[in-house]
Amino acid sequence: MATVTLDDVAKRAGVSKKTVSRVLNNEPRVAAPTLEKVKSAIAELDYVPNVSARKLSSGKTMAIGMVFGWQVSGPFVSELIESALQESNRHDYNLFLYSIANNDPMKVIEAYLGKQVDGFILDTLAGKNKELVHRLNSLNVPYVLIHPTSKREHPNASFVRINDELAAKQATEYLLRLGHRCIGYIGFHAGITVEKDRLSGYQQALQEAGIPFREEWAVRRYGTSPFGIAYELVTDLISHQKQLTAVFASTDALAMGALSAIWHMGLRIPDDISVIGFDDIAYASMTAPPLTTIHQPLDEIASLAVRLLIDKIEDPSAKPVDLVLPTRLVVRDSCKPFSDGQVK
Amino acid sequence: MATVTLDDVAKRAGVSKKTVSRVLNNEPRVAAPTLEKVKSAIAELDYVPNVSARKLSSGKTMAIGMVFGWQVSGPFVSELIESALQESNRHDYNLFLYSIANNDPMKVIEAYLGKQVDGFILDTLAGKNKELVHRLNSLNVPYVLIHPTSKREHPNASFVRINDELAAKQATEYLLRLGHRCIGYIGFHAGITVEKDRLSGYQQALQEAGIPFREEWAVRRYGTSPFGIAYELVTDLISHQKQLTAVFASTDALAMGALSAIWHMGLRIPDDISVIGFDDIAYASMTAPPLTTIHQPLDEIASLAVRLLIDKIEDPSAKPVDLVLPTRLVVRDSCKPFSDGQVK
DNA sequence: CTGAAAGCGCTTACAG
DNA sequence: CTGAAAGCGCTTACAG
Repeated sequence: MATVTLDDVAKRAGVSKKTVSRVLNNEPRVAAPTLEKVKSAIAELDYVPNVSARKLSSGKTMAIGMVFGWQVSGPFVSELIESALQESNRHDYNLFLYSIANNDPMKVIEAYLGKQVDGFILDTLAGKNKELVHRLNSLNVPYVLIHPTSKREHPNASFVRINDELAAKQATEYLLRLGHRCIGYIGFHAGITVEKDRLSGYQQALQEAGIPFREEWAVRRYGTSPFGIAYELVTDLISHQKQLTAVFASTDALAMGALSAIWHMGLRIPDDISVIGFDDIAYASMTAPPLTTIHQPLDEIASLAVRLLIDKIEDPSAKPVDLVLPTRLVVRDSCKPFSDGQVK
Repeated sequence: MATVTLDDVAKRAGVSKKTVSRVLNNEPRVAAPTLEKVKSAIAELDYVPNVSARKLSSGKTMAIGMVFGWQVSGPFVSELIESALQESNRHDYNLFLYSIANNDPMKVIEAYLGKQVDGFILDTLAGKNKELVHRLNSLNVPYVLIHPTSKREHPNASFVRINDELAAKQATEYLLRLGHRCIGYIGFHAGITVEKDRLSGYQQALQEAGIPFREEWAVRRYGTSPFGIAYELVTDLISHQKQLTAVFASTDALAMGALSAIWHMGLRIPDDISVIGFDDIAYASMTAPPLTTIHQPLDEIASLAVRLLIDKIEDPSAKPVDLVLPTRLVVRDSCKPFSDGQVK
């Protein structure tokens, strides 16, 4: 059980430590027979380099952090994590997860100062955390944002995102094409850009269709449980605004709450009310009925964010970019054409 | 941007490095005025210890790994991760995530040999990986299993689990109490203990109720998409076994697939068919209708597993334990009493 | 193509 | 209560 070190390998192979190090790091300029000797010594001893020693001496952390403003669980976030993890491993980087929901955001900064990680990926809410963002910028820490926030506050950061406004407009336009004219909107009221953009897309679509925007049809609330929020908002909305024949929920989680609330009221989807979501989380295809929604490429967003971050870490002169990935409408079974019978 | 080291702090405070180290590690035997001087030097310099240097010199990794046999995303797994992450941070440990779905299980062993982590938490599938388990045991690596697997293969590991057989029996008994006699079962066929236990619990409940077990009502299949599996199994089951008035799905994800399949067939839940799930994932309350299921305390399982693992790491003489946590039936809206009208 | 020395930034073990 | 020395296991920078 005694730890095998690089020194042991060097002795066994009859070479210097530096030569073993060269082999480990795939440096050129190692004679073929030497290479063989070292490789077999490594294999015989089951040698694996000490990661901490390596980090300390090289000054590289080979790790990045992913910071969430809220929980680290849930379908949306977990799809991002899965993809980011794979991409990080592909580059031999470690991925650390941080939630600043309950924790002090300074933990994140300490991870950087303590040389645990060389940069971060921030979600929308984390990107809104003034203290965190301010420290990140004053320390000149590389970071990438997934989902938009105000660019002014992130002059050196890259973005990997979708066009929420456009996508929300398309979702609404789909309902309009189905003949709906009385379309409700439910969303969060967290002051995050994503939410503003989606509401704005909804409004634009209505406007272009010549339908006046009605405040009382677009309800939003702050809260931590999308399901709970949606449930209450929709119950309230449907029971008071009887003209509504369709609802656009600004996230799939909200849409699921809407599905459930509507079910509880004894109404049928999509016969009585059409519901469209946004995000296309894995579970969107598993609801009853399966949810029509806007697909955003979460896996691609996460893997590109990782790649851009690593690029920036390895080449600090890399210029920030703003990647906008395409979304698409996914038609399933939660919407159907408006019919006169729907008017209650 | 020059890195602040312990040496800088020592100079500024006018003490030795060792004294600064003592302060950092909260060792006693530091005079109050000295303590103050060091603390203010740390604050003034914004000093954070280099994690790698600390790990290297102390020989402690202060990190654990969580190994999943399948993906790292999904509601079930992500709830475990969230809770494990919180508990790890509480102990100042880092948490690393590993999936051995596509990756070589040796990556996990290398993380240990490379002194990245001092131990692991394994899920059911990872606990079934012969190569991984063999290496873990021959290297005498501390690990904890969440969910049962054969204990013979894990003589030194602790378990944090539920009694799947008993809980599955209770789920089935609930359906029996509602008057159902023709109860189907859908599950995975992955050869994992959890799955065997749940089927067995179902069988026991039937047997005690004097109802013969019918092979054709208990369908299982191997696959990676619970939704897809459930959808096909249930569609097939319901269309061929018309006597069935209730279905027990061995996981909530399968139950969601069942809900969707039944919806697609134009049948109503629970009026035409009752469905009960297992796990009580976050989304179980968000389905339409909300799912009646067996709750298992995923957060507690994960946090206890972390605590047991850290105990074992810090005190290798700690004896393995087998913690069985209670489950409970959560009644929502996907089941209702059998009525004669259901016989088709 | 290969190596000896110094050093990364901490903690350990030993003194006093 | 405090400190000087050695060392953790690598890589870097410099030689040759």
